[in-house]
Amino acid sequence: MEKASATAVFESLASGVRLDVFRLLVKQGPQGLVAGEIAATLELPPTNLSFHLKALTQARLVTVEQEGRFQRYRANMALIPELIDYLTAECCAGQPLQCKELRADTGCAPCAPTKLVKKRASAKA
Amino acid sequence: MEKASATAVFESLASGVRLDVFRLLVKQGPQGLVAGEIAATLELPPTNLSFHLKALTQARLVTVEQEGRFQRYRANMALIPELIDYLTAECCAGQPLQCKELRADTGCAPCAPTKLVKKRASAKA
DNA sequence: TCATCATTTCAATAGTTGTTGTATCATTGA
DNA sequence: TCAATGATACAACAACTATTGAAATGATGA
Repeated sequence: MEKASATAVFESLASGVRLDVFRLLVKQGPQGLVAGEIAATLELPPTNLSFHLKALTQARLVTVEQEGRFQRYRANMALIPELIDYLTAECCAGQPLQCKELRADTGCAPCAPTKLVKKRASAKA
Repeated sequence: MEKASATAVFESLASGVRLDVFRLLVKQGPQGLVAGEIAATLELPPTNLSFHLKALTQARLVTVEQEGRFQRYRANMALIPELIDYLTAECCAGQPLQCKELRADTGCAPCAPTKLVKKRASAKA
């Protein structure tokens, strides 16, 4: 992931409305929701929701698929580990012992630098 | 984690400058850096860096410790899994099969709803 | 075709954020 | 004590973001 993508993602989630939308879609799972359902659930005016959905889509945090005259939105979970990977790249300058200590109880990311996502072993060199 | 904390964290990382600062501190490990070193590394005017460090500190993404007349900053790695936990709470309404599918290859968070942080008790089934 | 519905685009406005220089505070060493 | 240095607080301004209503777009079914 590049810096521009990462900041786009964080910018997206920096808004309470977009955070609510994203979490609602995560909760909903692969089924997703159409825009009107999101608007109804979160009690947002359609224009406002559309504004935020556009930002989320551009940041690739959600995907959108047309379904007749509806737009179905889904959370893009795959982006999250990419993000963590970017955040913690080269952690502790690649010194596992220090790294372990620093990460303490994170319980999430393994300590190897930039190797959080198994399939994308190509990230760094 | 509460919504206000989560948005504060995302707001913090939404700025390119703060993202650079945080990643630099992650890279630096437990040793951290004093403000002047950060400013020199990233070539930022002190006032500007101070502004961003304040935001990062308030969001709890970094810790600060006085060291004589220096301020030493360190990345707070423990916050990251909390964040992931918040983002993916109740994912797929707690239905593991769907959830697995949606998460695809995230490789990071176990699927159990809102239990990502606890000492990785069930090291990835 | 037309009316209807779901959603987005546009334009205006209020509020917020980032950057900078100057001034200030706090710690150090003489 | 003083001067020097590291860092932050303040004020001003430019740039950006969020919200809203009205208008436009695009799909559907009669």
